[in-house]
Amino acid sequence: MTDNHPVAHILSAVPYLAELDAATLASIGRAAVRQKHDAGAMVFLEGEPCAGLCIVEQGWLKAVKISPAGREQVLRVVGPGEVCNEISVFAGTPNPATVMALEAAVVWTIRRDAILGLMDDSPSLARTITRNLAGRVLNLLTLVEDLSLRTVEERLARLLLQRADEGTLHRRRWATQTEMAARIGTVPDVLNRALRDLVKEGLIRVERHQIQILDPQGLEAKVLDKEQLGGSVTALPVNHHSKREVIP
Amino acid sequence: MTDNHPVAHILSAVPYLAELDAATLASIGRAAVRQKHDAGAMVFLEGEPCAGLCIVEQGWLKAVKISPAGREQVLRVVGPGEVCNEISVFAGTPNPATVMALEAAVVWTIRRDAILGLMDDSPSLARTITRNLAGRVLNLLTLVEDLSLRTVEERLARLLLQRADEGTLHRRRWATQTEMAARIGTVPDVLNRALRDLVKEGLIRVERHQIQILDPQGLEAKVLDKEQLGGSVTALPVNHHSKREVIP
DNA sequence: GACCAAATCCGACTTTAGTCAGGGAAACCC
DNA sequence: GGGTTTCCCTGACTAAAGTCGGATTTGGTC
Repeated sequence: MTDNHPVAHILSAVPYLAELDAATLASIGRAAVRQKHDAGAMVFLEGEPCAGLCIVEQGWLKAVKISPAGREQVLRVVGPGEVCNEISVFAGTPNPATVMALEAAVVWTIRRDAILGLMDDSPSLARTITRNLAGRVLNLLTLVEDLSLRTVEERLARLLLQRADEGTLHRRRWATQTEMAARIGTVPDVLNRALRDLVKEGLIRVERHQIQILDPQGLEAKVLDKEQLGGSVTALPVNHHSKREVIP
Repeated sequence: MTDNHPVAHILSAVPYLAELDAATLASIGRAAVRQKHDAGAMVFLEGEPCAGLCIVEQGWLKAVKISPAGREQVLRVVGPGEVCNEISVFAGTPNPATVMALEAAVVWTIRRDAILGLMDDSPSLARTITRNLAGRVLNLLTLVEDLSLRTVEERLARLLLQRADEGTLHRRRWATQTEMAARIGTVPDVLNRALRDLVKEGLIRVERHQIQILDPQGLEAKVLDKEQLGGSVTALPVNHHSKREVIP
């Protein structure tokens, strides 16, 4: 009976938990709570105590930081089968960011201690978790790189190339220009300008529910290209001196 | 004999490995290589294959992203007893960033498979690792927030408050204005201007090897304060509708 | 002490990003 | 189907960040 537990069926489709056997999944199911959220609803609020690990069954969420002035930076977008709120679970801190539903969504929340306990018993789960966390760091590293070292136009070009599927980027209902702007760290007006510029150059075509990439090479060129021609790496005093010695 | 292995003694002082017993530490020691690096030397290069987990015995390192134009963004600064290069180890990817020695440094490198193997056997090590990774994410989240939502002056004020010890921030030899600028995501000239402005307002005093904070409240005010007076959170359609149901 | 390289400092200028005010077009809801 | 809301679009303006040339100081070396 535990085997075809209705929750277990859903959880088994989550890559994050793929390593676990049916019995364990069922036990997770017993530690889980199901919740529905309407579009725009707050799922977690920054600063509130950790509610547990969150698994998305249906719909899409976004994790954001919000400035006092009301501007927001999207940190990530989370879809079906993905896991969210890991940080407060594993760091043992309050929620580090606010999570909202981009559309009507169904999520499962698993108590923190249940996950930590399972991790102790399952090395493979532990590996999955560390791999997932390291992946989160990788994403944030490129976000930092983008925000710090690239212009809005470059970030936009990268976003388009990265998320396009065979030359077209399909936009979900909630993927408005406002959302895209918050994604690459700017405001709607500026994003719109950047889009128009790319259209004017003939690199893309913007339609109602999708964006066509007409000239992938042209877009890529926007991203790379900016290097100094001289190739003189930088003004750094690069000493490559390093001595290796076996332990004494 | 394994107990007072010279490496084990050093490793036991690393919080990251504190959970492990002496025998395990000695076995790590056998999987480790010691290296010295001069100031300015490259320790890891972005894009190169993972060299293993890195533990700093002496000196300071920095992890940076470098733009094609040569501008750099500091991701973190790593000191004695701290661990570095975790991401490539646990994500199984090439180095995601370049790591350089800020001053002459001594580091130990532990083979990737050795760490992963240990993690399988030690739940407490696994927890330490996940906690550490989650901490890395937290740091990056605030960096993203800073870069995206705050001005240079606000970031500087935060850096000063955060790193000051009883009203004074002691600067190491390598903590030049160029380094501080790369830390908060700007260029030396702009940082210098921001510093001068704070001095002009009487909030800080810049001396040779330290920075005095004269008016902590004034600095804090720089950081918060920027909210709209109205208090009307944002223009978001905040529906708090969410239904909770126990599993069927 | 004299020199050299690096770090700091400074003002003027350019570029980029953000803001504002408004008009028009879909999509959505009775 | 009519009205309303939300997007989308657009140009002109403002503010912030970055760039440049060069003066000045400092630390370290011989």
